[in-house]
Amino acid sequence: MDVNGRLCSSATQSDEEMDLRRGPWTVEEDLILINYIANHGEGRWNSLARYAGLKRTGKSCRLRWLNYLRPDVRRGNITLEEQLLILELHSRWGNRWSKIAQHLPGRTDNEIKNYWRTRVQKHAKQLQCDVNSKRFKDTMRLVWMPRLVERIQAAASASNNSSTITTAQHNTNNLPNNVVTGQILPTSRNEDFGVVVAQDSSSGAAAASSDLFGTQVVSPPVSDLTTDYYNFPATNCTDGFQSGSVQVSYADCLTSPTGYFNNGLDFQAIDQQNNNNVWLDGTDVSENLWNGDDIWFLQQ
DNA sequence: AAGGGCCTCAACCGCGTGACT
DNA sequence: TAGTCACGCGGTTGAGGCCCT
Repeated sequence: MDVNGRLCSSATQSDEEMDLRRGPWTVEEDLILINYIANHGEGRWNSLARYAGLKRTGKSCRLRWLNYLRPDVRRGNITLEEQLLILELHSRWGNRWSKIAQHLPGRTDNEIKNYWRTRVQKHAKQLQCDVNSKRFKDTMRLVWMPRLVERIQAAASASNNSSTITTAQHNTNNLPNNVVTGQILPTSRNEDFGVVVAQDSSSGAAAASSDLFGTQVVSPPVSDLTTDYYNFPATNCTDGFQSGSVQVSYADCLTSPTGYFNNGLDFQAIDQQNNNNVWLDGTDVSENLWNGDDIWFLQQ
């Protein structure tokens, strides 16, 4: 049993004896921790907690620092690009949250894990299939991820030509035989929602869009796509990412992990009902849209 | 306005592993 | 080699906020 286990094995007694605090951190505690680390650095968390005068376990201090107080922690919604990367990396590594987090600068394993559980697993449940099942993984890989790509490209188009509403074109070259792109989304939806640019040309603000499953997301400028998240140094791409140069293009990165995505991949876009995800009749379009298509796919 | 249900996410827990003695 | 300590990871929990009725 390790130190934590030992603490836990007599947690009540130890906590009472040492007057250890649990639960949410106060501002004062945060400041103490920040100041202590600023002066002494990280590490040796148990002694750090003791010397800093925090009535917390070292474990608690470490978690608070790494997941919340660290200056480079990236706050805010998971972007479309990050969603895609999470799906992609999870398909390869499973629940290796810390490993996945290493490829999402500023995101913590805890945050990614929470995202997966609250968003992805929820939809697996709605589809009545296990999140680890082949069916769900196929749906993710062949339906959801292409849609994300498509939406990201739509956002890119929007930023490049913000006054134009573009209709994305199919590229069926590398699709499996059993996937018919024309059926991924019913035509009527395409006609109605084609690729609807979420970004307002006059505002220059980040595009507000729904995430993969319809949750509202504020996407960063599209430049993030090829500069931040896929700008892996070659040495960091030893596990499958193709990185012939330091600057890895988005499409290039999509090519290698599953071998599925290809350059120029361009599916029909899904809706970008940018403000409230409300379909024309007032129902929640995102849930219906995804579930309908996903059910369709699962039936194939 | 109230309350009940749902969702999110910060925090905790248990366990595995590596370093050190 | 065994015991101890420290750290990190993945799973789980629960408080609080939000939404719907």
